[in-house]
Amino acid sequence: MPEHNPSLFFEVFNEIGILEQLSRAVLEARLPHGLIAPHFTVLNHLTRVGDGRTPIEMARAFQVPKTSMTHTIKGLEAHGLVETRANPQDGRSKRVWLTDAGRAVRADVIQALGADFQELAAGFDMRKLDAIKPILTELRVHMDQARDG
Amino acid sequence: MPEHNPSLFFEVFNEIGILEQLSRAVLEARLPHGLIAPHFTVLNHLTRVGDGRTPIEMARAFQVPKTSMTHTIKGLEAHGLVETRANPQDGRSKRVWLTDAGRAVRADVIQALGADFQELAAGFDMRKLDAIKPILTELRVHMDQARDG
DNA sequence: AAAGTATAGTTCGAAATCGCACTTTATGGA
DNA sequence: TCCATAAAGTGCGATTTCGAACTATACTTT
Repeated sequence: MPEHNPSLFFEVFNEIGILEQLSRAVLEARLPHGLIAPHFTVLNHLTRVGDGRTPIEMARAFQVPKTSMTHTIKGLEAHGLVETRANPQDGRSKRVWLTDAGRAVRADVIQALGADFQELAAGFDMRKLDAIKPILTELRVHMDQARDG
Repeated sequence: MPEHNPSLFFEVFNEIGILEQLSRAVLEARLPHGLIAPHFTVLNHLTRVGDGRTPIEMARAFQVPKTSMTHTIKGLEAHGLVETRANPQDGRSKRVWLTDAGRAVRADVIQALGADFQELAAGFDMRKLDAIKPILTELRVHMDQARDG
C-alpha cells in the first residue's frame, strides 16, 4: 500500500534547502572576488547551451525575476566576462555573449571545483548520487509543469 | 568498478538549486504578507525541535550567517510571532520562544501547503521521494562534516 | 584573581533580490 | 492602417543577505 504522505515533500524540501546553501558555499569559495553563485550560473549556462541567449530566456531557465537577471548580467559586464549586443531580430531584446575572460573564469572555477568534488566523492558512495539524480530531475520537471499548469 | 565521476556532484547540485527555488516559490505563495521563507523556516524549526532555542543554534542548523539570523528573528518579533528572552544560563545569549500567533501562523501555512503537496503527490511516484530522502540527508551530513573538518 | 582567548549577539555598510511601474518595440486583430 | 495588447528590458525603492568590526559575557590558563 503506497504511503502517499504529502509531508514527505516537506522533509525533502527541507533537506534540499540546506543542501543548496552548502553547495553554494562550496562554489562561492572558489569564485574570484566580486562574483557570486548567480554570476557563475550564467557563465555556465552560456557555455553549456551556447551564448547569444537573451536575458529573459535565462531568467525563465533559472526561475528568477527578470530584474534580477538584469542585475546579474550588469555585474558580469562590469567584470568584462560577458558583453551584450542588440538583437537584430527583435528591437526590444538583447543577446548576451561570453568574452574570452568569461570563458576562462568559468573553466578555472570548474577545475577548482573538481578538487572539492574529488574530496567529497572520496567519503561518499557515488552510486547513491547516481540513484538520486534522475529522480531529482523528474521532480524538477514535475514541479515546473505544475507551476505552468 | 565504481564510476567515481565528481562532475556528478555538479549535476546534482544544479538540480538541487532549481528545486530549491521552485519549492521556495510554493511556500512563499502561502505565507502571509511580509513573511518569506526564512521566517517560516524558523517558525517550523521551533515547533519541531521545541522553542527556547538560541539564535546561534538556529543559524548553524540552517547554515546561514548569524547576522542573517538576527535579522530574520527581528522580523518575526516585529510580527509578534516569536519573542526573545535572556538566557539565564548564559548572559551572552538569548532564547527564542513561539507566541500563540506564531504557532497559529505556522499551522495555517502547513495546512495550506498540504493542499499543494497533495496536488504534487497526485502526479508523482511518492516511493521515489521515499528513496531519495535518506540519501539527501546522508549527503547533507557528509557535507556538513566536510565543512567543519 | 588576572590576562588572554573564545563565543553570542548586534551594528553597519555594501551588495543582492524582487515587485512595481515605466519605456520601447512587436504582434494580432478590426 | 490603426489600435489594443503583449513582451523585453530598465529604474526605483523596500527588504534581504552577509562580511567586518564591535560589545558584552564566559571560559581557560597561570
